Amino acid sequence: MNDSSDKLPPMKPSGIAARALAARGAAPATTHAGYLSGLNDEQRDAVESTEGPVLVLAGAGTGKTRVLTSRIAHILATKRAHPSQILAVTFTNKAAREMKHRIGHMVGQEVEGMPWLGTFHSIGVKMLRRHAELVGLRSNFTILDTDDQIRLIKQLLQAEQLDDKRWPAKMFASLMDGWKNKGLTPDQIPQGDARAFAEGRGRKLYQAYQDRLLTLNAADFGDLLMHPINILRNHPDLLAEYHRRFRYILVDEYQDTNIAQYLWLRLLAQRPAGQQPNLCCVGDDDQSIYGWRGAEVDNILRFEKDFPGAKVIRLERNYRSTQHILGAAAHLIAHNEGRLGKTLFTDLVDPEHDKVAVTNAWDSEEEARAIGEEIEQLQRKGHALNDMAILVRASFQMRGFEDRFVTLGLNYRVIGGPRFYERMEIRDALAYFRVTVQPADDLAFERIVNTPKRGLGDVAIKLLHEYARAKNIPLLAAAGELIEGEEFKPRPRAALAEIVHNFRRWGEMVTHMRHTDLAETILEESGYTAMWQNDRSAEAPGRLDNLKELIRSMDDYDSLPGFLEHIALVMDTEQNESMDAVSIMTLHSAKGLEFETVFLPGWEEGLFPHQRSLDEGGRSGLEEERRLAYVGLTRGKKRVKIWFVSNRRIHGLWQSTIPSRFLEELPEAHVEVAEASSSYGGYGASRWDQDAFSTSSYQTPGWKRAQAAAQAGGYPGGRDGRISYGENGVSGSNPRDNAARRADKYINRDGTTRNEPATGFAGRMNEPYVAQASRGSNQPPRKGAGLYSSAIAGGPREISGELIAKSVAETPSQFSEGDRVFHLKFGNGTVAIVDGNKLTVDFDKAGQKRVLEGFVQPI
DNA sequence: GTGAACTTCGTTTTT
DNA sequence: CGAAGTTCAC
Repeated sequence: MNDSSDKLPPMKPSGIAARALAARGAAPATTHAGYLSGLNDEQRDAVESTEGPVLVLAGAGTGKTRVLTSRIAHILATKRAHPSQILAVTFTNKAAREMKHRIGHMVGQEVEGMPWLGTFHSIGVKMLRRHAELVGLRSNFTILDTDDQIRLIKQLLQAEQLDDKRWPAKMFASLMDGWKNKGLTPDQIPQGDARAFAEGRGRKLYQAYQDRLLTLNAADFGDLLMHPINILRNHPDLLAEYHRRFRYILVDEYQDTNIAQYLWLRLLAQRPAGQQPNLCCVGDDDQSIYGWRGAEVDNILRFEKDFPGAKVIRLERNYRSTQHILGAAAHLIAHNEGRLGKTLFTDLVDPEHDKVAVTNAWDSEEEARAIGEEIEQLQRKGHALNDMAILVRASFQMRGFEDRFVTLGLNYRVIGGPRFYERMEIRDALAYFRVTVQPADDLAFERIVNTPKRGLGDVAIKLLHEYARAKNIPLLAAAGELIEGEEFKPRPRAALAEIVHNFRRWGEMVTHMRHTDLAETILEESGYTAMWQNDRSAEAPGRLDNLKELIRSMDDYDSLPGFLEHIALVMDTEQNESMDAVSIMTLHSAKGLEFETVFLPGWEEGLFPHQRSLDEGGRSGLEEERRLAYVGLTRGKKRVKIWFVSNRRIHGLWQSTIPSRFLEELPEAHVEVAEASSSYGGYGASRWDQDAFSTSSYQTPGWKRAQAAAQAGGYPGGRDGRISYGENGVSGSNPRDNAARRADKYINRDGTTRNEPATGFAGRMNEPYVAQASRGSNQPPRKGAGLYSSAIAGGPREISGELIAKSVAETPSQFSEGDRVFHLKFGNGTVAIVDGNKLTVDFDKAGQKRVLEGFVQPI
């Protein structure tokens, strides 16, 4: 358990990136040619196969980034190309930064000279600024953020007199996003899509939106790729120029590319017949988790067809995880179809290594307590908190952990969440700067005309709009003219006049004042700083800090316009990684990271796999969820601890839950089903514990709320968290005796077998797959109330060697068809179908429902 | 035009 | 249950 390699590295790493770097076994690369040493055969092959199309299938932890950076270093060192002749694209700024940094290390200096290493978007902007006039923009166009975008759409919808309840702006935004992800201009969208929104006005609105962007001299994120695609398509001379320029093209995370990105790449990688591009795409189809935002796994699956004769290199030697972790992950992901197929292996085999642990907790609070306890135990053994992470499926899960860690005084850090630039105060401040630099930036102007409150509401804005539209001038200019007239009442007119004059003054200062000072002046004189100073809310001080931080960060740029240009794309800021803290984040944001110990809570049906993925994505939705699970598992280096709870509060109501099907897909050989720490009282008592049953008020009338709240407050495990659950928690019965008893297997349409009826999961909208009976309680069922007291449900397995089969005794249900039963919420009914511990009951009044048998009594 | 009551709805997120 | 957005009375 406590193997020596667990000890802290001699040098204290400063951050996640640094740790990741060190951990990937990056050779010191002190000499300039050192980039080749320490590579395994496949990695070396990937680095040296510089000519022609190459697809590198890099499994988790196989040194993907290392290959990419070494390859670039190799191209440079062998003088195959100048830095400016290499196009290297990533998805995130972080990845781009890390690559720059590491190449710099290898080559011996910072690679300032790689102008075309960056994100799809930053490279798109670069191209677009060069040729902006070809699509009707000026090269100083603004990049809209999502807020601006929504506001603009709202205006358009209003102009169309559309009911914004029925046709929300956000819906149209995501629709348009989808089109742009596919590289479709308004005239190219399919007929069906065009009709989909607002009774056939989709296309027209899209066109109107694009027109409006042009007049605003603005582009949204989708345009940053759309426009370049159209430019390259329509201007062969330019395309040829880029073909000559980019002698080598590299793409990171190819499995995440969407259609637009694919089209863009394909244009750039196009070569005359008989020639092949020097294109290297690196990715892992098993880690494709962004299908929901337009990523096409198909791009990577199709690579060999797109580029006949492509060389495919598999990186399967894993340098990160123990054999148990890899074994579990491999077995799980094998349940997906349509993979390119890789099997990770490692030499890290040690009988001392922990198996992947699966543990059950009664409810989410106990889950947080138990994980907190485990973290403290590890900490006492000398493990750094920085080496531990909790990876959740959905961000609402984070809260429980945060609450728990606060009471424990355990340092934690939430990764993800609203990013710095997305915060309201930052966007407001930026809007002030934008208008200062570009008085025609209507969207920015609108954002802050009445922030802080100046008494300029809808009426005033509307007037401004009408005037501006009539004269075809920007809003600020319209304001400038209107304050001379009598259109406004005195008070709004004065307010408007002040803004107009302020912006004029600030605009003049841009040239002779230091930009950081000017920024401070603007926020000061506009009353924006004062607004937060007078705000008594808890967040206000933090917001002021953020504003300070914003101004401080402007120091890194040499002018206000320069700063704004950058901030639109590179808007993330570093987290303070100096303190030792447990990381809490979603599985999505964990991709690419690694930790000694990884906790994976919440493996329950409905949450993980998420019900919505199942409902909306069907089989492929499930497979993407499975890939997420795979990503989660493969983040762990030494220890992976999976948890699932029997009861979870969803939308404020306690619901009993069923273990994730992914648990059943784990191999027995690498996984152990752990008992929850004894201090939590072990597993539940008999399901028929009368007291427990009657106290778990599944249906609490409104008048009982206060009472319930009081009970909840006294619910064991408050501050201390070490209290056992008391009388209900003790029982002589073996926890597993209460396992779900599923006898029958069900055959899916695809021929695989499952232990659940397929209908339980598919086709049910907006309703997590939980026992009906358990819904409607605002109090957690007490432990021992006996739902899913077992560690894991299971039955005979089809795939051999999978988890649990042996650990659960098969007990037939005590009910059979035709039995009369009573249910607290639904009343009396007749059992129609018995499915293990799940019953389908025809209730006399409530109709047919599926319930867990623990919730009904025989009558 | 603004704050307070009321309704709605509930993944994942980068740029 | 709680956040976010919306409506409604001053």
